[in-house]
Amino acid sequence: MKQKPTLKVIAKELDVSVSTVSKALRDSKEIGEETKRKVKAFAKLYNYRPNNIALSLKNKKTKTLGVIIPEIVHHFFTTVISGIEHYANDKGYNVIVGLSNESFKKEVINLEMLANGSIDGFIISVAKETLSFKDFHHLSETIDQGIPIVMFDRVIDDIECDKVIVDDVKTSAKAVQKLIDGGCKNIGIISTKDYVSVGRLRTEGYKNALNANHIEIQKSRILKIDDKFNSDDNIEFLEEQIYTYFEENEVDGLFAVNELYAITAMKVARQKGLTIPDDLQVIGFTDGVLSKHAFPPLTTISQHGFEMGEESAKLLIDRLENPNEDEEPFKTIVVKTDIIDRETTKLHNPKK
Amino acid sequence: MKQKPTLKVIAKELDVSVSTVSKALRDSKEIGEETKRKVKAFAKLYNYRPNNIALSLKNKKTKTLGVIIPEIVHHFFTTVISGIEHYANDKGYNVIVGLSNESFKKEVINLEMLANGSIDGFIISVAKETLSFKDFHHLSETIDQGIPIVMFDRVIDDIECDKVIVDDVKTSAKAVQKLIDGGCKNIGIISTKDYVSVGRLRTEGYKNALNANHIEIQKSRILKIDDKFNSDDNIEFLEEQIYTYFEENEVDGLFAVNELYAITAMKVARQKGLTIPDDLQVIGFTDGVLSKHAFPPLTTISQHGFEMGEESAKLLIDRLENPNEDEEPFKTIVVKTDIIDRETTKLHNPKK
DNA sequence: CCTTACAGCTACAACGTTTTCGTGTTGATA
DNA sequence: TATCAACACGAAAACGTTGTAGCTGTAAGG
Repeated sequence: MKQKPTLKVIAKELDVSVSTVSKALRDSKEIGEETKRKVKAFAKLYNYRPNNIALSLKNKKTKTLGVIIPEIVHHFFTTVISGIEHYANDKGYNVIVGLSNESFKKEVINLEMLANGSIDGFIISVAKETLSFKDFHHLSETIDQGIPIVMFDRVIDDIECDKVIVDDVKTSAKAVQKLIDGGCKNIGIISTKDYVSVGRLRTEGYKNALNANHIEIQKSRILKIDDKFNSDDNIEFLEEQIYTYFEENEVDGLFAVNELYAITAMKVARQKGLTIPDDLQVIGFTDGVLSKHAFPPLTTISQHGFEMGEESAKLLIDRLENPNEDEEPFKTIVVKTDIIDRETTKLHNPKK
Repeated sequence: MKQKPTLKVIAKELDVSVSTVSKALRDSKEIGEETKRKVKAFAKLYNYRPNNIALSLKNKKTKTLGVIIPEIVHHFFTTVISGIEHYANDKGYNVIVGLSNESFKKEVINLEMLANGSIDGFIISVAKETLSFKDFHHLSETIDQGIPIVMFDRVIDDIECDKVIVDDVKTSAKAVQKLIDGGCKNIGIISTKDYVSVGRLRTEGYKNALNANHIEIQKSRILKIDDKFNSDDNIEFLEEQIYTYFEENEVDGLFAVNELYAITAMKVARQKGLTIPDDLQVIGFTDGVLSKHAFPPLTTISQHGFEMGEESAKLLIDRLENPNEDEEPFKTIVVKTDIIDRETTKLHNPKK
C-alpha cells in the first residue's frame, strides 16, 4: 500500500523546499527548468495529486454542490440529478446528495450537516412537510450565511433565491385543453393538497382551462390526495381514495399531477371496467419510466428534468463563480414543457 | 449577511485564546466553569459550528462516502443509494454521488476526482464498459492507496475487496423452477452479454434449473442483449431483438434478467397476440416501479436494493472505523432474494 | 571594486481545527 | 517560608496547500 505523497514528502525526497515543489508543479517561472523537470517526473512517478481538502480549506471553496431532494427513488428527481451532475462535473464540481424523505427534520439536519463548509451552495426541492409546516428558517438562515440556494420544482415564493420551475399553471391548462379538444365532457383532476405548490398551481391551470371553455367547475371532481410522505408506500391508500372518487364522479377525462396518480387511476378505472382511452382519457404530469411503459402508454407532460437539473446547476455555479454575486438579481428560470402523445388520449397532436 | 464565526473571532471577541474557546466548547475540564458558560453562550448566539473542512484536514477523515454507479435513473440503483444514505447518515457520514453512465472513462475520472482526499471510501457498481474492457487498474490503484472499496451487484472477482451481491445463480434457478412448476414447457431467457457478471450468472442459474429438471437447453432460447449503454434510450432496439426472438422461438415461459427486459417482452408478446399469463408466463429480476405498476403486474425477484445499500455502507464504514483495517479479511455478503408473486405467473406461492 | 539586477530558491503565513505542552497564579502543606 | 499540586488558561504545532516576501549567489554594468 503506497500512501498518497504530499508536497512535503516530495520536497524531502528531492531535497528542495515545499514551495519549490508546489511552484514547479504549477509551472511557475520562478523555478528553473531543470528543477521543474525533476519535480514533475517524480510527481508523475508517484502519482501525486493535490489534496482536495487542503485546497478547500485554503481557497474557502469546496467545488462541491449539495443537492437535497425529498426522495431519490423517483424518476423525476433522478433525471434532475443527472442534469445537475452533468453540468457540475463539466465545471469540475462534485455533487453530494441529501435525502429528506419528505421530512422537515431530516431536511434541516441535512442542510446543517452540509452547511458547515462541506459545500459551496445548495440545490433543493423542498419536502412536503416543510411546505405544510411553512417553516423556512433553515433556508433563510443558510442564505444569510452567504451560502446560495437554488430551488427547483417545489419552490417557496417567500424565499428570495434563484429558482427553476415549469409553468405549472399554463402547462396544466394546456393538458386539460387537450382533453377537452379530445372530446371529454366531464374532466376531473387528481392533485395534491394545496400546500404543495405544484399541486396548487396545476389545479389552478385545470380550473383556468375549464373556465376558458365555459365549463362549470365541480368541486367534487377535484381530488386532493393527502400523502404527506413517500407515496410509493401507500399505494393502497391512494387506490382507495381514487376508487371512492370514481364512485362519486363520472368522468371521461382525467388529469393527474404526477404519473403515479395517473397510473393508479388507470388501474382502478380498469377494475371498474372502463377502457382507456375510449371511456376515459388520461394525462399525467412528469414523464417517467412509468408513463412510457404503462399499459396503455400514458400521455404525459414532460418536465424535462434533465434540463431543469442543468439549469439549476448553471444558476448556482454562475453565482458561485461570479465575484460580485451579491448584486446579481435572483432569477427564476421557467423550463418549457411538452406534451408527449401516447395512447391514453384520443386526439393526437401532429407536431412531434 | 452574517458570516459563519470561527474559533478565532469568538476568541478575539471574548478576549481569550483560540484554544480556550475550542476546549470550552468541547467541555474540557481544563477550562473554568465561568469561562465555559460565556463561550458557550456566545457560540450559541452566533450559531457557531465547527468547519468541516478544517476538521477533515486535521483528522484526515472526511466522513464522506463516494458512491459511483452506472446511472441514477434506474430504480434499483436509487433504492441502493437510499439504503446507503440511510445507514451512512445515521453514522454521521455524507454521500457524494458519481455517475459513470456506463462509461469506463467517466468511471475513472469520477474515481480520481474523489480519491484526492474528498472521500474516505468508495461504494461502486462497475460500468458495463469497464466490465467489457476488463481494465480495472483504477480500482486496484485506489485500493492500493489505502482507500477501501465496496462493490455491489456488478462485482469483479479479480479485485479483492468487500462485496455485496445476491446469489444470482440460485435465485435465477428458483425463478425458472417456478415457471416449470407453473407448467411451462418451453422456457426462454432474456439476458445480457456475458461480460456483465450478473447476466452471466443469471443465465447459469437458468441452465441449472433446466438441467435439474432434465429439460434440454436450447441455445436459441437464450437471448443476450448487447446494450453497452443506457438501455432506456434504445427501447426500439430492444423491442426489435425481442421481436425476432419471438419469431424464432415459441416459448410459454420467460425469465428476464431485469425488469425492463421483462416489461418490453410483455409488450412485444401482447402485440403478437399472446395473453399473459395464459399463453406466456414471465418473471423479471429486480423489483422496481415498473414491475409493480406494469400490466399485468409483473412477478419479480426482489433484490432488496435498500438492504444491499445498507450492507454496503455498513461494510465500508466498519472497515473505515476499524483501526486494524488491514488485517480484517474481505467479506462478501450475499443478500437474500424473494420472489414477489404478482400476476404474470400462474402458480402462486403461498408463503408471502 | 561596488552596485544592481535577476534567476532560483526558501521561509513564512494563512485557511480552521484540535491537542500537547507549557506557564503563571492560588492555596495548602511541610 | 519554601515546595507543590491544582487550576485556568495560552502558545504552538500539525494537517496540505499556495502566495508573498525574503534570501542567496552570480553576472553584468558603472
